[in-house]
Amino acid sequence: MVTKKAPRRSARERILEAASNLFYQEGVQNVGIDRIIAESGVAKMSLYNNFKSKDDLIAAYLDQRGTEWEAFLEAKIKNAEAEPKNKLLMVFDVLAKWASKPEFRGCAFINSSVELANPQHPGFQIAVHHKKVTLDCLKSLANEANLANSEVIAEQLMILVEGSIVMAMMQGKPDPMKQAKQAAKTLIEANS
Amino acid sequence: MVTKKAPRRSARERILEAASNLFYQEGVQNVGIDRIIAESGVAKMSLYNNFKSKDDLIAAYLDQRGTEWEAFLEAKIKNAEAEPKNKLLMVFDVLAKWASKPEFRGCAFINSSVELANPQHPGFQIAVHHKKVTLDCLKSLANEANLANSEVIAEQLMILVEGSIVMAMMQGKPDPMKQAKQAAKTLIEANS
DNA sequence: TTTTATGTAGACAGGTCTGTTTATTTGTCT
DNA sequence: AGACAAATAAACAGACCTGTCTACATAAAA
Repeated sequence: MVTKKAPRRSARERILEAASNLFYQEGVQNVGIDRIIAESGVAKMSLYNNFKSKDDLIAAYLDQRGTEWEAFLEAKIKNAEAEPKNKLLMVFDVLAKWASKPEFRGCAFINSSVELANPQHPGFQIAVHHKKVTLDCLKSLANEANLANSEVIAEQLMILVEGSIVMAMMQGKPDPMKQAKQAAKTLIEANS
Repeated sequence: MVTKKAPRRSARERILEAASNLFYQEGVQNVGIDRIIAESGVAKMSLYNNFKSKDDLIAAYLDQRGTEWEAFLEAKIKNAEAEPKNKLLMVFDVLAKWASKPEFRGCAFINSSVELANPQHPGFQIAVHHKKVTLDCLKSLANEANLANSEVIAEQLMILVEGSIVMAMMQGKPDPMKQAKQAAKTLIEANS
């Protein structure tokens, strides 16, 4: 029997996966390099050969999260078979499902921005970038739905998104997403 | 001339003031004990005589912030001379003014909860408590305004509050408060 | 087989952090 | 003046953190 050895994933991949879980779960400041190399089963030098510093790894972590999130958004919402208005509301269902998971700890971009504290930090800027992409997604959906003031509505919905994520994080419950969805419905109705 | 020596504020007060500024501005994890004692001009032992640990100081910082914020809310909104509905909208004017200040860095309670990461941490629980008090304030205002579903509306407005604070923090601009106020107006109208 | 790139293991330097200890000083009340 | 409480200064322990260094192992490509 020819057991093809499962091609061991590269050190970089394993580091990013471990970093992603640990950074999200406990915060970028609360997780040290040593934890990451232990979790990924990689030598410290492999980390520093792939990333020039911890800050660099943080930036890579956030960029990867952003890319994944945007692909998810594209597949789950933009390409969904639903009326444009309902696509906007589906966003809050997605959030509710996410916030129900035990590992939910809020938004990686918000959390990292808070922890880094410095808007000049590459990680902070990457976080801001992915927020902008998400907002643009809402804008295009609002436009597709032929809402009056589609840009303004999209920004209002974005506020509901951010607010419900933060509240769910602090309460440890997904309830705010329900309220946010209801509010979104009202805002959309008022502009139809 | 009898120059009455200005009664030097107690070590505790000076520590709390320095901690409050530094913790808010740079984050509770990014500021060390040494920074605080240097800024407050106090001996390290004075800090540890007044607070049993850094975590204890963080909790005291958050509790003080909460008390101040609630007094401010009481004075500026609850006791304002305005129609109940307008009081609810005034909240967003207050936020806009706050977010315009150069030292604005988001909400101390949200930020600290993110940094502490652990819901069991006393600071986290104090932060959650003060969020609840703020929400209760919105509920009483919504009730005073005779809104249908006043509780639900208050929760929706709270989401707008949290969302706009977070977005303003990340963008470094107070614009989201304007959008949030507009959304609040729509939500209130729809339930009048 | 030789070369080249990649990964491993572990020690280590240098810095920072929280919290403690000790000895001294200041100020207030009686 | 004397006593007691509060604050100061500075050194120190012990842990932890990032990043570097060196020497060795593995594996695929030339």
